[in-house]
Amino acid sequence: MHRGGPAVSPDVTGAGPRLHAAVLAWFDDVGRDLPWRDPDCSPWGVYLSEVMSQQTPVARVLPVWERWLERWPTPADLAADSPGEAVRMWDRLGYPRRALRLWESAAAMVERHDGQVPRDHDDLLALPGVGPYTAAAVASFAFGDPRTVVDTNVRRVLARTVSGTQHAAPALTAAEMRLADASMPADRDAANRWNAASMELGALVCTARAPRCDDCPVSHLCAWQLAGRPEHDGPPRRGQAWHGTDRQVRGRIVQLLRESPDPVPRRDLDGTWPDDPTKVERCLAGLVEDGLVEPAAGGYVLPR
DNA sequence: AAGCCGTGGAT
DNA sequence: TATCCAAGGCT
Repeated sequence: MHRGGPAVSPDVTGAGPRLHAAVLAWFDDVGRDLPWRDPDCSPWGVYLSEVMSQQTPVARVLPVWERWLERWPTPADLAADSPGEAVRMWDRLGYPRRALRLWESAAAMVERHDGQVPRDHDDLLALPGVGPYTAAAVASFAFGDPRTVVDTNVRRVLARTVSGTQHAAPALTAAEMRLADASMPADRDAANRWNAASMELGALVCTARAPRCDDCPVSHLCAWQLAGRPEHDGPPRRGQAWHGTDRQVRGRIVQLLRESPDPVPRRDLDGTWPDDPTKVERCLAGLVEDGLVEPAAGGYVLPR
């Protein structure tokens, strides 16, 4: 947490301890008993939960996580199966390339880390599909190494409580990273709990759309609250288009292959976007390029 | 370093 | 119905 750079804000030093105490107490009280928070959960279980939760709500992750751990209790079990089965078991969590990278990372654990989830932060970061968030989260939650975990929840909680703005910046900035580092409790155990607790506060109370400030344990010291909860001021935040995009068509193609035990004939894929066969062709080529789909006798399949 | 990459619930 | 948004990562 002491990474150099200028002091972030006088408020952090002043409100920090009170912020920590209130959020940690709240977390002990109402934090969810998610199975990967069980002290007996394996690092592999924590690792799976973090990758599955990238851009996917916890409620949808839970049943898939249970099935994965039952079928593949260790990285070696997954690596011994086919990547296509990983994509199939991924079901509808979205962004199926994450399943592919999970399989690749399991293979890397077998090759380089004796079949274990690596404890070292840099080793974690080197795994496919693992970026700054996931590496820090696994280090902290699976191994008690208090790296600064910065996800969309933490960013929003700090933007409001400390910076006094409704939303965090569109993309993670260096200033935000410094703020998150400076906001970490000094005590190792408290830091690890803070990582989970600040995420949980953002997920349950300090939400993006309709924050439940009446139920917030730190509303009394929240800079945004004290400023009268000013509306976002700046360029409009842009959502991503969906209808008619390659993403939509790619999703339909992969869904068909997931649900079929046999190769899916090329002509059946045209139904995923009847208006424009060239779009289907382009998306299919992209999926093959990405390793999510393979040509086979009689059509296309998930990678074997 | 913006834009791409799925899916479905909530409002 | 349309829009927002969810424990990001990669190029």
